[in-house]
Amino acid sequence: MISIKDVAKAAGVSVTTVSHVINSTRFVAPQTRKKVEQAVQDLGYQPSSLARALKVKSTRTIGMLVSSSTNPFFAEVVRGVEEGCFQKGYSLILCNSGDEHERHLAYLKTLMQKRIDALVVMTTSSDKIFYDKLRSLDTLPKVLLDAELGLDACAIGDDSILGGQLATNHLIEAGFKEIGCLTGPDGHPRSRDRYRGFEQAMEQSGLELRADWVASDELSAPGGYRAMLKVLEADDRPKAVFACNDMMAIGAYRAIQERGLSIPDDIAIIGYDDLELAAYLTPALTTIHQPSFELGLKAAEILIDHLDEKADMPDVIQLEPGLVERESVRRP
Amino acid sequence: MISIKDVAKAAGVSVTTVSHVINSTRFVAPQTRKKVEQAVQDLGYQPSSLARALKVKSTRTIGMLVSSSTNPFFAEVVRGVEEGCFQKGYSLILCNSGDEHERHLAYLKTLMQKRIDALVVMTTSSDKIFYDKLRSLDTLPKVLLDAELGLDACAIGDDSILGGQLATNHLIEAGFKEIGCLTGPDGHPRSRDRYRGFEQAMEQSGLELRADWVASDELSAPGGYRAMLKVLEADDRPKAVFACNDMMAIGAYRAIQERGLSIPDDIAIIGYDDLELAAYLTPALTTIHQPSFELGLKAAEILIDHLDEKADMPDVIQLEPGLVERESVRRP
DNA sequence: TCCTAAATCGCAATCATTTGCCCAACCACA
DNA sequence: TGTGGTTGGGCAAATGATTGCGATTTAGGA
Repeated sequence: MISIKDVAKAAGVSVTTVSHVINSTRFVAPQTRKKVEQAVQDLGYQPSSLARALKVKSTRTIGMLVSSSTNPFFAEVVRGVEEGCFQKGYSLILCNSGDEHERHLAYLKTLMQKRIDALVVMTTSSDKIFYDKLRSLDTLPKVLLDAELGLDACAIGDDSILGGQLATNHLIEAGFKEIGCLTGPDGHPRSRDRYRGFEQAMEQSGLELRADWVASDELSAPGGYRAMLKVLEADDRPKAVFACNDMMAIGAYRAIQERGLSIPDDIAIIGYDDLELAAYLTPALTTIHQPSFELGLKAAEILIDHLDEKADMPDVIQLEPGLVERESVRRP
Repeated sequence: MISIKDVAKAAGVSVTTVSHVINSTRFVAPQTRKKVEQAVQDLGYQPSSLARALKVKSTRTIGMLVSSSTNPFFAEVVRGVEEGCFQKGYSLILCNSGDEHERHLAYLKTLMQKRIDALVVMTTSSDKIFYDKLRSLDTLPKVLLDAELGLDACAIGDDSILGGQLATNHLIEAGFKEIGCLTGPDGHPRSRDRYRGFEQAMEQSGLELRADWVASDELSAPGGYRAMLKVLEADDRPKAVFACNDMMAIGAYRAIQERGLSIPDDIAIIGYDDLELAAYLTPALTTIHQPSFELGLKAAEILIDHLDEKADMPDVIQLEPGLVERESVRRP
């Protein structure tokens, strides 16, 4: 690999000067500048971010810890983060933890060794040790996405309680009274909030909340399939169900249609996330929109503004969830 | 940030010794080792990968250039690459190019400056300048996924021609004679191969290939939707269609069902990729399985074996596509 | 008592940059 | 001929590791 010294030699100047023309960090006479630029061209020189980072103590890379980037919602968030990074000249190191304890810790360690400038975390787990470790990294700017609040880090997410209410109220306003819910695993803060919103909305309308009409499972298509099957076992079945995310809704579609039932005539269903996919299902999925891409983008921007402009980081940013009506719920 | 010097001082030894106990690269007396380990513990020392990389000329990170990690198929491949990296202690820098020329080049530059050890590329574009640049990086180990062969780099992918034949023959064996095809954009090598497979299979069976029954668009749900709409405009419509990937198939589902037609009774449909999702559609999608995760995993393994064990890289690896029958095609 | 080898560890150069400080040359002015 | 300011650019330390040579100590043998 050719270094700044080679360029200096080729241009007949000192490395100092080369450094200064590359970073335009002080005046250099036009002729010398030309010579240097020429040499850079000729040699195909690429400055080493490593050496630079060592000196300036900033790698211009941020790390991202995700449960599983394979979930379409997460994938869109990751894209947002990456977009934000790109725009500001940062790079993104992606880490899929699969929500495994060991991996969380292992990744955190290598990210620290790689001297990332900031961290964004989007995991569904609430692993105590991991969060303690996270907290102990007090100098590292970080934002938590889609996670528990209350850590001393910036948290960005939509108002899931509100979102849950929105979804449920939409069902209620459409005239449904017998409503079920498909929630995520117990530990997951988001789906818990959505479920709370569901409970509150039901209560406010004085509707009965039947335990055998709510089931919890993974926030995935298989999970939604299993959960829906469970509530379909009830003697009488609900006329509408709120799935805590779109992937679960897709699984639920399958379970319902497999039974020969029709959506929305036999069972209406509303999802959460508004994946791109949602509009292409049959029937098109009515759901709560979450600005996934913007969420990731925002996270990156906050972090980088903090790093580059010393802007201070907000404690928590709540995005507003919004209903998007399509075909999977209709006035009965 | 605390450095090796601090540890050395705290332990009362030289940095040399600290380095040696950390990397276990030469014998150190048990007592001294203890002291050092204690100091490392007490100070919470994390060696700087930067400084290390500068010296040993290896960052243990690989770069990945993707068109769009938001496409579920790509997302699964990315996960595979990331998994392979993790297992061998490498990190992954993820770059979404969106297939934009500028971004390709910009990313390539920063990846080089970050001194990645290897590169994996999975873009659908066939941008000449970009590929030239790629070729000029002759010392950088790289693998091309889902891409054109013929560059002097390792290429991994399934045998898409065979896959296309498989899909088409399945339709033919099921008794269909009037078959359409939804292909990707012209430049895309994979979907072109799949289409070739389609053509060959049709020809071998002496079936007519109707131009108004094939449409090309983006390899996404919206793309599939539009393409399907286009072939539905024909006076008589095909009885079966082969979609060049599952996302297109999903879009096609929508278009067909919107028309009030039934799958597979009015139109049978077969996809390509075998996304996790495919099994949860209604009807469940018959498709060609592509080992996405394994593909990414393989890419990482080849690269890392080459780096760590000096294993040499194969020119091309063809994975075998396989039919997976579900419900979207049935004997008419 | 010496000598030699084994056992343990340290010195200092090196990797590719950045940057505070200083220096040389030149010009203008008194 | 000094003096002083301006311009343009170089020296060398510092960043945090690794590693080729040695150096020092200790034990065992002659």
